[in-house]
Order: sequence, then structure tokens, then C-alpha cells
Amino acid sequence: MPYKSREKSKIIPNKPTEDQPQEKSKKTPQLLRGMKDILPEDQHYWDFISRRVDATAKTFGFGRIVTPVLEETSLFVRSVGKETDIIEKEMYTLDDKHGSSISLRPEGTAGVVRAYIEHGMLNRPQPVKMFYYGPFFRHDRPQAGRYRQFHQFGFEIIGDKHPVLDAQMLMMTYVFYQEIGLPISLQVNSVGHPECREDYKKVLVDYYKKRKNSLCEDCKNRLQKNPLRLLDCKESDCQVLMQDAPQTVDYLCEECNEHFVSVLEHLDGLEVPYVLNPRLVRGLDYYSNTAFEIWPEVYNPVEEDKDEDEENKEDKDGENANEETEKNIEPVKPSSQSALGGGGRYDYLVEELGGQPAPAIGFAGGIERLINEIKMRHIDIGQPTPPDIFVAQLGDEARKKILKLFSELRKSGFQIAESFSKNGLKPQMEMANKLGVKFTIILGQKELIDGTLLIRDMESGLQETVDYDTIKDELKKRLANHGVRKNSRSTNRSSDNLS
RNA sequence: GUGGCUAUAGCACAACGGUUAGUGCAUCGGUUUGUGGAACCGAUGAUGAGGGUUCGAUUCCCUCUAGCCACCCCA
Repeated sequence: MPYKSREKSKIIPNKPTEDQPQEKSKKTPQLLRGMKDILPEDQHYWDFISRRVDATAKTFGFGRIVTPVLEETSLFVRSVGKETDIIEKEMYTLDDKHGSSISLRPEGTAGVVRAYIEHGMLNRPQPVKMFYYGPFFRHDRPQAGRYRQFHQFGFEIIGDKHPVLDAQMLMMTYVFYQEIGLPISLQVNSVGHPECREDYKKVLVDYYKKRKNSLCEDCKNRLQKNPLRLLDCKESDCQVLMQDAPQTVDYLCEECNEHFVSVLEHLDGLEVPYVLNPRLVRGLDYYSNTAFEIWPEVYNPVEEDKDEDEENKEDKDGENANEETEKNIEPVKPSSQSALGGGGRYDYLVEELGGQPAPAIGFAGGIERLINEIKMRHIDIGQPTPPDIFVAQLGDEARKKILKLFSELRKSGFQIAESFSKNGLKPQMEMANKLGVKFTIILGQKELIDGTLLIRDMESGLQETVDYDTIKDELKKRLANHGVRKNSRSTNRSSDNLS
């Protein structure tokens, strides 16, 4: 990163041409469009999500599966659907060295289903419950909450079509967001099995054809290409038409209808709140019957906590008050990308991909979007804990010895920070302070000779000489005390704030 | 893929058609060769790339690239 080319050089054109051989470019390499680095300081969000996914999956008895990022192109064409935008224009597709077409996965279900078939999972107790998280790729134009490499997690239940499984999947999804503390709404619909859907499509197209003139340009296209999408157009004229448009649920066959009713009954029994959304359709071809999405509740930062203690302000609470008001005023843009995730049944996909028929249901959620929401709403995900202690040294001899101490303490399970390459004590203390460690151990000439160490309590600034050999016990004792003190302190503090 | 806005140091911002492109934070060093959360002093570091107009462009124009926003689509 520190490297910077002074030379100004021509940008290599995007399309590699023959007359542009592998001339060395002096241009500093750059992130590919739509890609994003996840830096150390953001890592705790990602850790948090993966912990939550793991925990939720575990309590529902799901096993993790990791499938490759690269698959045969045909896997996605056959599952996601030839006609979809994802396949038509958004896949990263390339020829491997033998000329077969391979693609970066644009979504997760296809790979899981492929694995289900390939490993004969139909011989396991059914249904098989699996979850995943990882990177996915779509060559779309980047935008808020939309990247070309993005991350999703997902849950899949393959091998049974009982409506209780739909309900379980919905509950699991709901619970996942609930336990994070994110207010969401669960939007539910049924699109029926393929025949119902075809019937419905016909009726829908008929309906719109008669009113074609008042449709927007996009919708005229959709009428041809993807009629179900007519239902979520944002144009006001189209929205008016939508009001009276036929609804999927009215065109379900008896079986699909029963299934859907049963799912909803189970949901009611579970007391999982949901919103029946007859206009909800999903973009991928393989969905059938139950379809659902997770929408974040509209975020309204202004409403948060408006205290009316204007008068107090002048007197005592200079800093605290400022901090708080700052937080509330901080401008937060609501995300325009509405869905945090979505899912549904895919009863015909396993068969479509050449396996024995096996009905299934799944969900996939976007991690970047979820993290956005978490940040926007200041949801508590726990703070990354600083290291316990810092070891500081003065002089070359001390440096040698401190390295050994570091290694011993590390083995004993302490979390230690250091800054071995620094010389003065001051920069080391600064570092210790910035990191927020509780204690700093100092080893200089004097201590080297005496066989002692200095322990400095970073909060109080008090320091004490201790015998080198007793350091581990000393630290253990002090860290234990510190924990207790800190806890009692922090409860005091919070009550102070409340009053 | 379509449209709109934008591009100055690691970050946040400033400036001007004209000498050396400023400030804050951060980083590094010093005031103190053994002490952090304070102060002071100093240093490193930038006009996204290419072309054009001009005596002179970071500023004006074009192209490219990237970012943001909306559409499309979706997570």
C-alpha cells in the first residue's frame, strides 16, 4: 500500500489488444470495480455475522457446507434460469484451459443442490439441512448495497415438502434477524407450482395487455420478458394498475393452496409475525410455492430518544451531552436496497439438475446489506476486546529478554501487545494507551539487573516492581481483580448516566 | 446495460487560470537517550489517468477510469 508510482503512465485500455503486449504498467494496481476490501477495523462485523449464522444454524440442526466458488456454467443456467438477468448478463463466465465453460457462482443454492445430488445425500435421513456463507459474484453495476463480489449466507432444507418445513425455515430466518436485534418484516406469498404459475402468468399478461397503453416503457418490456416483475414496478401509473391486478394466491391449485394455508397456520402457531404480500415474486426461476423476503423496518433516526432536558445542559454535562446529541444527529441514509434476503421452495430443482426428485426450501441473506443496517442503527454487536497487557522494553538486552517473556506469556494464554521495534519508552506507552490494555509490563536496564519487572496499571498510572518469576501469577491476580472492579464501575457509571 | 452527480495526502476538508497547492486528524521524529491518555516544535505525504484550449491548467473542455445516487436487477 505505501508503494506509490511516481511515473505517470498510460492507462492500459480495458480491452486487451494484440498490439498492446505485456508491457509493464507503472500504474498502481487498483481494486476491480465493484469489489471491496474488508479491513481489519471492520472485521468484527463479519465475525459477528458468522457467529450468529453458526449459532442459529446449530440450534436448528443445520450442518455447514462449503462448495466451490467455480462451477460448470450449465449448473447455474439450468438452476437460476436462462432468461434471468443473472444468467444473461451478470455472470462471470470464462473458458478453462480445456475449453469448457465455467462460472463464478452468482448464488448459493445451485452449488448446494449439486452437492446434494453428487454425494448421494438422498441416502441420508431426510430432509438434509445445510447452511453456508461465502462470496458470490455478479457483474452488475455497483450501487448502494450492491457489489460485484458480495457475501451471502443461506439455509437449505432438502428432501421433504411438508409445510411444517416451510414454517420452520421462515421461523429460523425470522429468529436470525430477531436475535441480532434488527427490526424486520417477513413478507410471505405463494407462487404455486409451475403449472399454477403458468396459469397465473397468462391471466396476468392478459390483464396488463388490455391496459398496455398506461404502462411505462420498462413494464412493456417486462410484459414480454418477465411478467411477474410487473408487480413491483415503482411508476405511479403502473402502481395504480397493480391494485386490481390478479393475485398469485387466487390461481393456486388445490394442493398448492392447501400447502400455503398450512404454512401460514404453522406460522400463526409459532407466533412468527408475517405480512401476506400477494405481490411478492422472486427473481430466480427455480422457486415454487412459498416465496418470502426479509425487509428491514423503515429506520427513523429522528424518533430515537428526544430528551427534553435542555436546561440541564448548561450546568454540568458538557461532554456527555455532546457525544449523545452527536450520535442522534449523525445523518443516516436509509438504504434503498429494500430486501435483506429472500427465499422460498424449490421443489423441482433437484430433479431439474438430474437428481432423484427432492423437494426443498431455502433462504439466502445478504451480508453487506445486513452490516449496513447494523451500522445504521448502531446495533450492539459487542466491542472487540483489547489485549490484556502490553510489554515494553528499553535497550537491546531488554529486548532480547522481553521477546522471551512475550513468548512465555503468550503460551500461558495472555493476550499481549508489543511494539518491539520501537526504541523509546514513550512511543511504546503511547501504543499501549491507544490499544487500551489494562497493564503494561516494563523491562529496562534496572530491572534487567535486579531480575524484576515493572507493572503499570494503565488506568490509575500506579506502577509496582515485581519479581520476574512471579509475573504470571501477578498478572492473573491483577487481571481478575481488574475484571471485578471494572464491572462494578461500569454499572455505577450507567446508573449515573440514567439519573 | 441506461441516466445524474462527483474525483485534491491514509481520512475529513480548503484554495486559485499564474511563484512553494493550504488546514485538521492520522503517521513518524523531537522537546524528555526510563513512562501513555495534555502541550509545543518538526517531518513524510496529494490535484485519479490521458488528451485539448492557453504564454501558463489542479482550475475550462473532451475521453477513459473509479466512486456515489437512481433506474434495471437483486442479496
